[in-house]
Amino acid sequence: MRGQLTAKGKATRNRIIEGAAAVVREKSVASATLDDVMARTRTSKSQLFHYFPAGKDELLLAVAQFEADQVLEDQQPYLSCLGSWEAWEQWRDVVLKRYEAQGDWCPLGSLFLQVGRSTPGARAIVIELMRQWQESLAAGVRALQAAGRLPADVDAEARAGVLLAAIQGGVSVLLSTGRSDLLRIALDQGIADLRRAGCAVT
Amino acid sequence: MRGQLTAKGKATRNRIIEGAAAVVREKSVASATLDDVMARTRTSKSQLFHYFPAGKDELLLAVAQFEADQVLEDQQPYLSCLGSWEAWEQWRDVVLKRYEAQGDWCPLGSLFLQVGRSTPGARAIVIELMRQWQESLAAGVRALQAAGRLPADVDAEARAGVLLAAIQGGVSVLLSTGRSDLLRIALDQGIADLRRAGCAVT
DNA sequence: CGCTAAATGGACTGGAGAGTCCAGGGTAGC
DNA sequence: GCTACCCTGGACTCTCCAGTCCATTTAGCG
Repeated sequence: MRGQLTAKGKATRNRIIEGAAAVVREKSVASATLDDVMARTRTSKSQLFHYFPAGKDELLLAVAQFEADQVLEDQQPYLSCLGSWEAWEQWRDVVLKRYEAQGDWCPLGSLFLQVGRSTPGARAIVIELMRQWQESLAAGVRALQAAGRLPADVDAEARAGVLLAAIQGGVSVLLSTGRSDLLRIALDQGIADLRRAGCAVT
Repeated sequence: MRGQLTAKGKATRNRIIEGAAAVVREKSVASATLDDVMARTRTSKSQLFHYFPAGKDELLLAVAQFEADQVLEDQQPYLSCLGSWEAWEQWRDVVLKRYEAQGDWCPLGSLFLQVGRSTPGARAIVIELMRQWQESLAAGVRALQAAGRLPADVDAEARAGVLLAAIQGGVSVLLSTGRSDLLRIALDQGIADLRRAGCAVT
C-alpha cells in the first residue's frame, strides 16, 4: 500500500479505522482482535494487511490518531473562544458531559498502553495532543487577560497546565473508579482558582 | 491452596508476588508472561498455579494490591502529618521525587487496564486507594484549619479532591508524554491555590 | 475491449503462552 | 522413622490469533 489508493480504497481504509475504533471502545484494546475488526467492517484479513502492511500495530496507531483528533474536536467550538467566564462554564459543561457519557473507558489511554512507549509514533500522538490542549487553554487565559477580566501577571501557561492536569486526573479517577465527582470538583475548583489567581496569598 | 500454608509456602508466595511485580514494572503488563515470572522467581508453573489457582488474573490481582499498598506507604510519614505549610512542601517533594524516579511507567494503572473493569476485585483496590488518599489529604486540610492557618469555611473534601486530581493528572501526563513539569506545576499551584482558598473571588 | 493494477476472499501456518497433570522430593508432626 | 500432606519439576495439551499466500474479482484506462 503506497500512494495509489482509489476512492474505493480510501473508503475501505477509513471504514477499517472507524470500525477498529468502535471495536476497541466496546471491548478493550487487549481483547480486540483482528477478527473482531474484520467482522465489524465486513473485510477480510488480506484487506487489513493490504491497508496496514505493518499489521495490528499500524492499525492501532491509526486508531489512536483518529481518537486523538476526536478529543479536541469534541470540545469545539467552546475550546477556541474562552474569552469570557460564561464561555469557560460552557466549555466545562461540554467536557464534563463528554467524559461522563464516555463512561469508564478511555480509548486513547488504553491504546497508548497497548501500542506502548515502545513505538515512537504513539507517544508523539499523545505529546502533540497534550501540547495543543494546553496551548488552547493558555490562549483562553490570555483572552481573559486581554479582556481585562484577569490580572496581567497571571502565568497563562501554568494555569493551563493546572487545568489540563485537573481534567486528566479527574478523567483518570473516573475511568478507574467510576466516580465522576472528582472530575467535576477539579474542573469547578480549577476555574474558581483561576478567578482567584490574582489574589494575594494570605 | 486454602489456609494451610507453611512458613516456606508463604515465603514462596510472597517471592512470586514481588517477582511478578518486578517483571510487570520492567516489561509491561501486556507483555509479562508467566514464564517471565517463573524465570525471575525460580519457580515452576505448578507452583504458580498452586499458590494462585485461578491463574494469571489472580496473580495480577495480588500484584495490584501489593502496588496499591506501596503507593500510600511511599508518601509516609509526610502524608499523615500535614499540619503545617512546611509539611505540605515536604510531602510535595516526596511525591514529585517518587514519580519522577518511577519514570514513565505506572504499574497500577496498567495493571488495572489489564485485569480490567471486568473483574470486581481490581476496581475495588483502586477505589479504596483513591478513597484513602483523598481522605488523608482532607485530614491535612482540616489540620491546617485546626491550626488556624486556613479559614474554617474551606471545603476540605473538595480541596483534597482537587489535589488528588492534580496528582493523578500530572502523573498521567508524565506517563504518557514523559513531561514531569505538569506534575510539578499542578502540585505547586494546587498548594498555592489552597493557601488562597479563603480569598474572595474578584 | 483487453490489459494492468488494485481490491478482496479465505484457507493455512507458526508460534506464543495459559492452564493441566502426574510423578517425585521435602517436611512437619506423631 | 513413618505417614500424611504440602511443595516442586517439567513435560504436555489446547486454544487463540497475528501474519502469510495465492487465487479470484473488480475497477481504472487506453
